[in-house]
Amino acid sequence: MQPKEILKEHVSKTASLTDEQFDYFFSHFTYKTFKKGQTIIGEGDKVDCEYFVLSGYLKSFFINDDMKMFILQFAMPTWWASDYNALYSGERATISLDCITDAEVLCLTGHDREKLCNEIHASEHFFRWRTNRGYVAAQKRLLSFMNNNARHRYEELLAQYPTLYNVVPKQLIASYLGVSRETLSRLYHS
Amino acid sequence: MQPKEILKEHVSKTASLTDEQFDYFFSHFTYKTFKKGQTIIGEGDKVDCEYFVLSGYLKSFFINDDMKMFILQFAMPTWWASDYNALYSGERATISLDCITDAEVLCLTGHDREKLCNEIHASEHFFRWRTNRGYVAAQKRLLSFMNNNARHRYEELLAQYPTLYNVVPKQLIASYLGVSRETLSRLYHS
DNA sequence: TTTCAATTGTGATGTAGGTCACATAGTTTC
DNA sequence: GAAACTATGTGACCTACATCACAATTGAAA
Repeated sequence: MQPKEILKEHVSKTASLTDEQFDYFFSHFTYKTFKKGQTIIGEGDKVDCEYFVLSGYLKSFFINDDMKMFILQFAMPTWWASDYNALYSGERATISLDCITDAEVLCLTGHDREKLCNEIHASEHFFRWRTNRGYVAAQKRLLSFMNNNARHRYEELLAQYPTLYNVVPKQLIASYLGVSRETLSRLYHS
Repeated sequence: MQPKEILKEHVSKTASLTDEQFDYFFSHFTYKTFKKGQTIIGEGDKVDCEYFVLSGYLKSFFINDDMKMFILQFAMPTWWASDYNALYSGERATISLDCITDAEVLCLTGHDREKLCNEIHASEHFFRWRTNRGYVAAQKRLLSFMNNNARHRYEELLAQYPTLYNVVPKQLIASYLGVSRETLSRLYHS
């Protein structure tokens, strides 16, 4: 399937744009490819895009003072990723984004997103709903952190994204769950 | 200050509505008052409103199988609160909402929010930005959970919302931080 | 195929924070 | 103002998970 069709199918699930509107909408996106391990957003970068994943897996993550990594999100096809705090506030990136596998993405600048939201009411509707789902998901994950232990969170993650298990190194899954890789290893070997 | 002015000042920070548009916008809100301890949304309820706080403090929270409470959010004046998952999906409430102090709120039904978003582009813009900020805040809190210990999170919370310390029982602060009240007590007595 | 690096497994030990039990304040209620 | 709650403090002990050290395995490179 072509990038344009993938995005169109995705957007049309929450917003009704006419064909001409969608053509215009799509014209603001830039196609890019990245290799496994490549950095898309590095700490301290100026952030001016968000990324729609066409193929491959990305991760967005934070590195603390002890060089420990925490994964905020695995981004898979039809997911969006960026350092949204930096993108909206204009601050430098504290969240990094890189490629777990080779990946194809569509880039949209923050400027163009706002322009599209102004010009096409339906596109603002789309972005409102997208963020909405993200907000609800973040709240759920927060609750899961407070409520559940590591094993529970691990099972939850695999139930929700079975494909991750094969694609993503266990270390990264541990970083997502907020436990050490040793603990994760012990979890599923007992 | 009047409810209408409070909301107008709040909305105008992110969206430009004409006076007539705002009058129309405001006409969809219902003013309500609640007493300290009163439940606004209870577990299992049908959720059809979100609430804009004019005065007082609310808390949104989740109770797990062991009857342990986890606080998702303290809502203070000019904040919004609801069980957004339930409100958007139509499912029954899993998140409850009640009053820490006497409170005045403005209620907006989910139906009216969507109606307003359709009819007034600027109001969709407002709700997109509001949710945006919520999303970024939820992500930050998630990172803080993974990265910081209880003491650090406690200091972070007090630095951000100094007024909470006087208004909110320590038990609730513990529930927000995701620690036991005993642990919280030990934190600031040493 | 050999080599070197990255990933994963596993034991020993440390620690933050949980749980239980009970004491001590404060606050409503009658 | 006594009684009855509700919110807090504090000790003793427990548990999930972290950390460190090193072994084993897998994978990529040459």
